[in-house]
Amino acid sequence: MNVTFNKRDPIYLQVITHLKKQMVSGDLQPGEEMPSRRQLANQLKINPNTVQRAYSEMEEQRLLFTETNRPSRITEDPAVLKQLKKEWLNQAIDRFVSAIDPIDLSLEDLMPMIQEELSNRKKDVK
Amino acid sequence: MNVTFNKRDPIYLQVITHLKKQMVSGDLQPGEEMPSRRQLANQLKINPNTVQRAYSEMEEQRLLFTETNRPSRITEDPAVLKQLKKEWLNQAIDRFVSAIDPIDLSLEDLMPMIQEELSNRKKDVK
DNA sequence: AGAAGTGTACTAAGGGATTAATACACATAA
DNA sequence: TTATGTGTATTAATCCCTTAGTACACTTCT
Repeated sequence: MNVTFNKRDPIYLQVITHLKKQMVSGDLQPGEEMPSRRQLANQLKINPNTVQRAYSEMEEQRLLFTETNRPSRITEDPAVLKQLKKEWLNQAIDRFVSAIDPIDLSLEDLMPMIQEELSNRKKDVK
Repeated sequence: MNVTFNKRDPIYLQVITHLKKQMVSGDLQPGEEMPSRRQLANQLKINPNTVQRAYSEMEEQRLLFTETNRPSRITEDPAVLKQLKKEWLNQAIDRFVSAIDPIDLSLEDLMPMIQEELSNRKKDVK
């Protein structure tokens, strides 16, 4: 778990976003055990209460579940995961469309730029 | 000037984003006179200082310029405007690519969804 | 049994950013 | 001149997030 936090947004929200992203990609699998609050806090150099804030909000959204005094785990409910992926996709598209709306370029003009950026990513990852 | 503010991000940043967007689209033309701090504040039901904060930051970025005790105006420097458009576009693409990265769909699969969302926009606007 | 590690809960304090209130100098127009 | 409207500057107040320190019950493992 590697994250670089920006100073603008609340850390607990950035943690949530990062975890959601990993759930969408499949890096985090259903039923998988999460690091404990204290572990993750230590790893990210943040306060355990901040992790607690992130985890508990994700519990409310059913993305995580916790059995008493056991580390939280990723939801095993397919419907919840499906809904998460759906929302993630919708948000990506909504924001993109809203952003390019004022630009005087057609989607066709944009395609190659997106393609290039996508291939740049893959290079960096490997 | 119609904006709905979210509660999370600072208002002055949302104002800046909105004004930049209008500059990118051409709704705001070079040399055009902006509403005064007080006028805009009144119109948006926010504090004049918040508008001042937005305007002065845009001045630092050369997007606006102000002659003493006169309403600010849109930059007339083509290079500045061009740079703005470039950054706006890059940001849109970066964010989009980052968002769809974890999704298990190809860009080709996404295209029709984007197209549909784009046409929905046009309908709502007219 | 004992120790270490869980999640959970509560309170307190601070820190930084944002918003708000006010005042001032100057330009413009009536 | 007078009044109104500019931008600008300074100060105060407010809000939310973060950090910090404890405490407690329970599970797991040694």
